[in-house]
Amino acid sequence: MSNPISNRAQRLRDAGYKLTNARLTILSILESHGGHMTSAEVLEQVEHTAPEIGRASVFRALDLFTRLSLIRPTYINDSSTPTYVMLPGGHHHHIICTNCDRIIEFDECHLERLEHELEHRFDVQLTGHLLEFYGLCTNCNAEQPD
Amino acid sequence: MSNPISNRAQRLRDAGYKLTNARLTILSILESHGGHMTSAEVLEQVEHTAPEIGRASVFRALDLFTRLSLIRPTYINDSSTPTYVMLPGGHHHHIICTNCDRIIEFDECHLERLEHELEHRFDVQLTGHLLEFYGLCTNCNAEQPD
DNA sequence: CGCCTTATTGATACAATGTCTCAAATACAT
DNA sequence: ATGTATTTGAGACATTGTATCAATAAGGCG
Repeated sequence: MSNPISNRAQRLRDAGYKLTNARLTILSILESHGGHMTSAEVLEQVEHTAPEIGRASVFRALDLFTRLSLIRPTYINDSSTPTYVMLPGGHHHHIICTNCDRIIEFDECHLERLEHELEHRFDVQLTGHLLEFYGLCTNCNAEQPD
Repeated sequence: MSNPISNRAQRLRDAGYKLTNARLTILSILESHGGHMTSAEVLEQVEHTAPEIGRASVFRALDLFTRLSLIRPTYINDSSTPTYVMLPGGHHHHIICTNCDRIIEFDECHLERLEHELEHRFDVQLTGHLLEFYGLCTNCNAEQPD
């Protein structure tokens, strides 16, 4: 038995990185939180659940996970810190209200064909994508009738 | 005659914001640069061409332009400062190499149908979108044969 | 055209966020 | 078990973004 290695941890190992306590803990925090998390929130969680892990390691892990397309930083309400989204299955899609910063997530994107086309056209190997729409949500739209 | 007001400046005015020197200068810097610019690069340009404009006003303008979907911050190589991309026609699409941070821009996204569908489904009014693919570019792909 | 109101600005001090360095620790291949 | 290269944690530091507030300027209106 002994803790089975998560899918994402396996991807870390496959890419040649060691499965250290710091990395696994941070990955686990991200996974258990599920959705959007700012770096400040990750830091805070780490502080609570594993204070022995240093500040630098948190940023290093977030950068690493980003390079591996496990997560992706995006800018939401606050321009001083990114919000990290999980990329399960390599992708993530949401709508951001540019007035109140509400997030609406949705699933389908129908981008498989475009993805393959791009891989051929530019000779690249794609591992994920993020699609963001911007606009006004129902409430904010109503408030600004003109 | 007297400087014609740019399309984007008009959008500022239409949204009820004043066309101040600071805003027009920063907008012009973004437009003349065309592509991707980090906040540090914008600050540097401002320092050169209009040092009377304060640091705070630069960040304020970038936030405002973002709210109006004129530009959009995204994290490319460095998670500590966003890179702002122009959203001409309300959208922007690129591929980011997660190894060397090279950017490949492309135009078509075929997302009009999805955009309309989302507007109906969630009762929102969308003004723009950003589509990012992540992966390895030709060079980096070759370097990591396995 | 010049006043008036209000949004906006610039300066500066401050807060928050991310990075660097390096010796110590640890994963993991053998 | 041992060896080795990767990774870590601490904390000083650098960079990036924000708050405050009196001074300024945009633009509507008479």
